[in-house]
Amino acid sequence: MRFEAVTIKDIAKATNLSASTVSRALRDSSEISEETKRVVLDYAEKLNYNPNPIAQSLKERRSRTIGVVVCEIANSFFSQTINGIESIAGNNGYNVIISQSRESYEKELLSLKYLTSRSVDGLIVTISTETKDTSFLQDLHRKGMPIVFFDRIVEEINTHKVIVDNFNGAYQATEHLIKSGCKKIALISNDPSLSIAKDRLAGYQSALLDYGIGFQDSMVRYCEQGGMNATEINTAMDSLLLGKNKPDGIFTASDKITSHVLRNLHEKNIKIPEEISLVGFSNSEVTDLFAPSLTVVTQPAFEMGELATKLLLKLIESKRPVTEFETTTLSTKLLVRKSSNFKQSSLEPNR
Amino acid sequence: MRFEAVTIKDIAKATNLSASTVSRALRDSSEISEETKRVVLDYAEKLNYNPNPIAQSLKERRSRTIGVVVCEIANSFFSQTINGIESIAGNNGYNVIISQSRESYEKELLSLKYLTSRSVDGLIVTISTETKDTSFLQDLHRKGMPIVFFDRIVEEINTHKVIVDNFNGAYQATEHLIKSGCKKIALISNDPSLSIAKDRLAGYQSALLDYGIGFQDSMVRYCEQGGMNATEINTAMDSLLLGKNKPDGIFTASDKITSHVLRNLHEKNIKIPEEISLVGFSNSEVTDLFAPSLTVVTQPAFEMGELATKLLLKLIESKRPVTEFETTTLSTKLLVRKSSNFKQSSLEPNR
DNA sequence: TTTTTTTACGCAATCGTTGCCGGTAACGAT
DNA sequence: ATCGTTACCGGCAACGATTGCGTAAAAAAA
Repeated sequence: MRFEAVTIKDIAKATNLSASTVSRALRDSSEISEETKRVVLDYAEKLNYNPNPIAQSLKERRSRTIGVVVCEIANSFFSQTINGIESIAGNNGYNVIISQSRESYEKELLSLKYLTSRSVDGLIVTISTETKDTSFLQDLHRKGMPIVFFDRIVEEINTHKVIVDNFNGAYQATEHLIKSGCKKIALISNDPSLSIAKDRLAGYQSALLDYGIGFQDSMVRYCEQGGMNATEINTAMDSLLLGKNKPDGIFTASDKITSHVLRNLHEKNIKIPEEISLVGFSNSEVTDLFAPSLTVVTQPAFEMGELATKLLLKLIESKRPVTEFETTTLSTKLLVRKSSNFKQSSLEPNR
Repeated sequence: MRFEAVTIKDIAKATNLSASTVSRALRDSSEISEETKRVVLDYAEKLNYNPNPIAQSLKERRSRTIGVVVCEIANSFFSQTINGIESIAGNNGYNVIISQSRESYEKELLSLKYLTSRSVDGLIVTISTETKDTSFLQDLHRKGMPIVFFDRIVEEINTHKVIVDNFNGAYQATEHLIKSGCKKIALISNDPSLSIAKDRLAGYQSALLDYGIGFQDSMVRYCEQGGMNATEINTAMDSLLLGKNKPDGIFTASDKITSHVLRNLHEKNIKIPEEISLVGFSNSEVTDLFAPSLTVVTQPAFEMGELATKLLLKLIESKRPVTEFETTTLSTKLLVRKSSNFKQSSLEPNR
């Protein structure tokens, strides 16, 4: 069964006008008499006429649609970002198509191909943890497809980017653990090829150094699949806890990793923060309800989505090729709760 | 800057053929010689040709797009459903546009108008808690727009529906509380106009009756905004706990409500389950990490999304108007954890 | 060789909308 | 009476892909 809509031709026939006149009347052109406009508008109203956006898209060679590629909708950070994207897009008459990579390079590529074949006017992308080869994105960019990256950006591609200050977020989290009395702080992070993983690692290292704690490679674990499966994280935890250098603090660098690590600690009956303190990146809205309530680094996800969309719309609607691009860096926020054993500390960085 | 794609005409010009021949060659028509097909396909491959779906949509009068209206993406239940929807839709070459009502009738109406004006081929809808007037949906349905409801269905509209057995889910939750020793069990639910709220209330009542506990209206609170703001729930909790009949068990009927209630109990320093047991509907994947770990009723959200999409595609692709509709009811699952004080119980229903 | 059939392709229309050009009245100016 | 303006509106073409119909050329049948 097909849903039949009213077209300009229907109105033209009914009002004994030509299609072009009806079109102009509907668009309130000055070439049409008030009289005719009224007739057309009344009739359009009565028949509940809506212009066919598909025909408009074909004519105008644009779809008023932007494509979004994220790793997973069911992740608070991304769903909050999408909310931000949709809010700006909606206000500007743009449509949003969301696609998920589920941290798979292959699915990401499929998503991108799908979206571009659907004639999106632009893309908002955060790459998967598996993605090493960005040549497809580079091709798209070279051919003039407007792209804005957020969160996991592609450094090689020169376009607008929206990120948070991952270095400082990680620095603050690590510093917080140190000030909470931790001496042996582990990092569990995403694949180090990701921009965010690099920055967070750097922040972690920097804090350790500033406070005179040496950085040890053995205290770091990378999750190549970004914590999509628990096994990967459990393995990391096992090797970390069974080592001779059992950590007294863990900094987890993503939403998924954070909750998996907490679950792992529960299973091992390890007391938090007495035995091990835990601080992690997370945008989940219920981390305050966790046992124990989690100290987290949160990102302004909604704002990131808004900003990315504004930048993308600027690219799309620009008359001439844009050559000046900006990277916007927002701030993270450290929410101190009970998973870290924080007391007033006199520790200061010795730099 | 516009992204220029290769069209059939480009191929036609380059191969010295007509557009129709190229089109037929690409679609592997038998009217075209193998020789010509090879030339065309090779060239299309080289230029990375993709048919313009907008032009196709205009011609075929279908957009291969389905619209989804949910209350909120950032809700685990809905994001899981969306995953199910996208998986089936993607496999069938369909596009998904997601829209959020944020539990507002007005936004829901806007979403629906937007989606239909974007020429979606069909809709998957769960209505907002505010929605009392479904005439717009009824109009759409009457005009032949394929619609499938899930979760919060519209009873008046005769079409495919996918729900869970809300009655039994609520019954089991309540029964579980009773068997955990609770005598005064409160219900905090969505607006009673919602189908799911009605069914869950009925299940709750039925369990109380079966176990010889009288149903009292004073033990029930409805959240008109579906828990979108904490205030509403905090008010409900205050009035519930300050009453003379302070509950020893609470059954919460939605994801959002469940976590807000837990937060409220934390703030009041009420021990769970010692003072009050808590069981709630929730599809969050981290309720096992809560303090205490939550006993929850979960729904097969992913499967619901898959099923709803399969049904919708059947409607869309049916040649003749469909008049036989089905309502599929899946089962909920009760996950017993520590927020309810469950021990082996000898209680049996006296019916 | 002539006629019929088959093969292989082009033309033109279509989907709904809109930009461009052109045309026709009406009216004031010359 | 003629010309130029202005106000209004219609026709055509195009966006890209598809398809019914027509037809030239080649192949097969007579």
